[in-house]
Amino acid sequence: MIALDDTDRAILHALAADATLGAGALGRRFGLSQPAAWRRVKRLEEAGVLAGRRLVLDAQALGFGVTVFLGIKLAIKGRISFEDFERAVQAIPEVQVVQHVLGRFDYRLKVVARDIADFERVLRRRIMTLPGVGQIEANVMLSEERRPGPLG
Amino acid sequence: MIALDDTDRAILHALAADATLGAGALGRRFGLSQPAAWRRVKRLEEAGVLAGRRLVLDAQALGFGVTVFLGIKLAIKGRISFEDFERAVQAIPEVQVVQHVLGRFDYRLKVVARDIADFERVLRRRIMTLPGVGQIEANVMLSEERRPGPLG
DNA sequence: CTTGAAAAGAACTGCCT
DNA sequence: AGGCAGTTCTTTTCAAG
Repeated sequence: MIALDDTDRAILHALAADATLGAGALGRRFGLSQPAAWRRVKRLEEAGVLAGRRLVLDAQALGFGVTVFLGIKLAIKGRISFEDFERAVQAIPEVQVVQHVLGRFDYRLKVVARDIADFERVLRRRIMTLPGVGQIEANVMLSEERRPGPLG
Repeated sequence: MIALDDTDRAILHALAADATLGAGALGRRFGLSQPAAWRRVKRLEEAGVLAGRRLVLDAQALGFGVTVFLGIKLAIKGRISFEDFERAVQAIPEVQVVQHVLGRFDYRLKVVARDIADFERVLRRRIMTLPGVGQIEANVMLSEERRPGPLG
């Protein structure tokens, strides 16, 4: 865990909005020289706070208009069940996120499909046939908004 | 909606793993010249498929060790209820993602907190006081894995 | 689609305050 | 910590085949 000052937070905030900003642009924005801004970004990367940069793909533009969140409860629990489930779920390309959780469910999956008919196919042929699956609950996503989150 | 060939998919796949790759590196990897790879990336951006690049922040390294998913059902429904809820939830910095969903819940929230005690504070003072909140269900995240997802 | 070239900018280094 | 100067690499945009 690293100590962040206001400038670090400002840099993270700016990068959270646009990860393509370089050290020069950041420096100009916050009154630092290019090397100074660069050193701060590098320090944040090395501290592990800035863990990387990920693509934002528009599923809609790719033809995947349906996003569904699934809560899954395993029928049988135990180390083997979790490992079997996790291995099998990785083979389903429509599953974008696998979250191991504690609570009423054991796993939460974010699944994309071309349309509802396509989602039904994925659900019946891929999800419901996963090893150890017990109860399944679905929430269809209407819209999503991301926020920067607390920064230290 | 745009037509993607195998090379486009390969580029998106490589960028999904590491969004910092430039046109030069992509070209070398897939047997294209640097300008050819650059034009493809630009085309994907202009088509809206490649919607941007986002930071990956390590909440753990920032001191936020607890991530909880909340399913929230509103007690009262209607246009005003949704607008009120969405406006109020935006003011909570610990809420990183707000998903409007269809199903047993109306909203799903991804919430980060420093620890369980901090989460209890957020839940009781911020979440449970949101306008119109009915039923709340929580799942504590143990681990998360992201996968590239289907690319066309 | 390619190559080549040129301009601009970004990344990185070393030294100094 | 920050700045300045300088080198090197990449990106971006040409022109031409």
